[in-house]
Amino acid sequence: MEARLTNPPETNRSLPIALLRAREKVMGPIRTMLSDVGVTEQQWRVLRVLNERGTLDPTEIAERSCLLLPSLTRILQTLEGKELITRAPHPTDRRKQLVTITQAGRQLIVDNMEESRRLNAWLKESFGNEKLEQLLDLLNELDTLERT
Amino acid sequence: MEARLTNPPETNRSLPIALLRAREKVMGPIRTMLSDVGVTEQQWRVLRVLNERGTLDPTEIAERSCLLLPSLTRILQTLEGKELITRAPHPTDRRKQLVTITQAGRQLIVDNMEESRRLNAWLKESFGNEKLEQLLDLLNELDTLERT
DNA sequence: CATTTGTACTTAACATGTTAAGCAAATGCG
DNA sequence: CGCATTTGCTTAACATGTTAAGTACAAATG
Repeated sequence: MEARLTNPPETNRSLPIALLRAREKVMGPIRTMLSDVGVTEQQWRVLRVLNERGTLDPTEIAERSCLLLPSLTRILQTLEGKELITRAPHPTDRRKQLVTITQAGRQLIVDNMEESRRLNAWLKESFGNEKLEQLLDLLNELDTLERT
Repeated sequence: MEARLTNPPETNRSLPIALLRAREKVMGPIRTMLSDVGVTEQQWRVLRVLNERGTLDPTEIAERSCLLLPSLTRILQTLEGKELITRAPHPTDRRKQLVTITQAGRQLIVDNMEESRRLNAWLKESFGNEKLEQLLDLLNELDTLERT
């Protein structure tokens, strides 16, 4: 079993690729839903964060939506162009901005949240709620690892 | 780190984002390693598939390396330019190609496989081999789901 | 054999991922 | 205060993700 010193491990036991495939499985339907209303998966994440947390600065949006700042800069420009968010200067720190979701942005979330919940329900039913929770626990624990 | 404690549980319980974070955790060190030799994570995946399976056509490479064909087209052009692969016309079907890894490509894999194994060993040690296998099983099972 | 349909890429266009560099404002310090 | 450093965001450059359209060839059909 350990005679693989000259050959790399098979890709189906490769964690990076397994994570990629699982993510594609989960995100595929969501992307389809969102493309119908003209927003990407990342734009949707930003809008949801703003809807849940209220006005935020870009750095905090990036952290909460799991995006890097250069990507977020472009996304905020796009969302502003679509009038789904507004940007205002920070009152005391002129380096910062304050980003707020617009009414149209909130409406977009309302219009798609039901379908989003339906997809989540499908996942729970197909995969099993217990396994789903177990998977989330493992993923979250993995995320806490620190390389020594 | 206290920042984690301030995060709402909902982000930790979102499967797409949890998959994203876990993937970043695992891929970060690998990307660092690969950038030192001038190949990307995706190029590395293609080379490994070719090294494992031998000569393949682009469609099968795409399936096995989890890449879409348009991405793969560009990647193969890049890898050919770096002389890490060669492309030959299919003997009977002139629509197809046959892609083969070069000696330089194999050498690149050899040069990095030890470090790759070291990272995998770190993962097994930090996370636990049993949990790792359990996680892989769950991810692979998730990937088999079909939407009804 | 001619036409239609399908296959195997390829190209295009736009969005994001990723790293590095840039810039203005804020902060730390002598 | 004056200046180096840090912070917050932006831009740039290159690679990939994603969808749609295009092209050449093959296979199926009549």
